[in-house]
Amino acid sequence: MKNRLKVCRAENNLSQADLADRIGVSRQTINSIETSRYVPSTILALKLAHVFQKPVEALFELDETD
Amino acid sequence: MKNRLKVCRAENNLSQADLADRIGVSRQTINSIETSRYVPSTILALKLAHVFQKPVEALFELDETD
DNA sequence: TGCAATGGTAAAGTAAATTTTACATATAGT
DNA sequence: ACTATATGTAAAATTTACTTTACCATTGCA
Repeated sequence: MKNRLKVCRAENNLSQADLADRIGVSRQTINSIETSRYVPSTILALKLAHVFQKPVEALFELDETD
Repeated sequence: MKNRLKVCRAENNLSQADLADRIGVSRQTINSIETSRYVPSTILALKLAHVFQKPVEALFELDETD
């Protein structure tokens, strides 16, 4: 699964730590999602989409491996 | 988190087993998501959204507990 | 009445998400 | 040169997702 978190963070001028605080997870969780070390839960995806005011599909996209 | 899976299945006339087959998970996984026994991964949410041709937000919605 | 399909759920096991702590690196500002 | 900030990552621990097997109840149909 691809993600656009890093770009969205840049657009909103948020650090990984900022974003983590906003949605109540650790900084490493954000980093791990960004670097595709693991796939977030749907709750996290919805929270991230809410922060960036975009649909989940604008943040996460299935790829061939999924 | 609330979900509208059962209704969407009904609209598309799919059994839990049908839907499970379509996205490559067990029937119990679908049942457990529907009955909120656990929160699916973002990959599953995207796959479900794809099957029903709806945005993730039309299938899953954050509630107060999230 | 018997049977197939559907849905709910439980237990045990495996895989994966998430936290905490910790360390390393790069960069920018003082 | 020092400090602060941001990022990447690793290991261990804990929690949760997901699979497999299995059983029960309901409904509709032969």
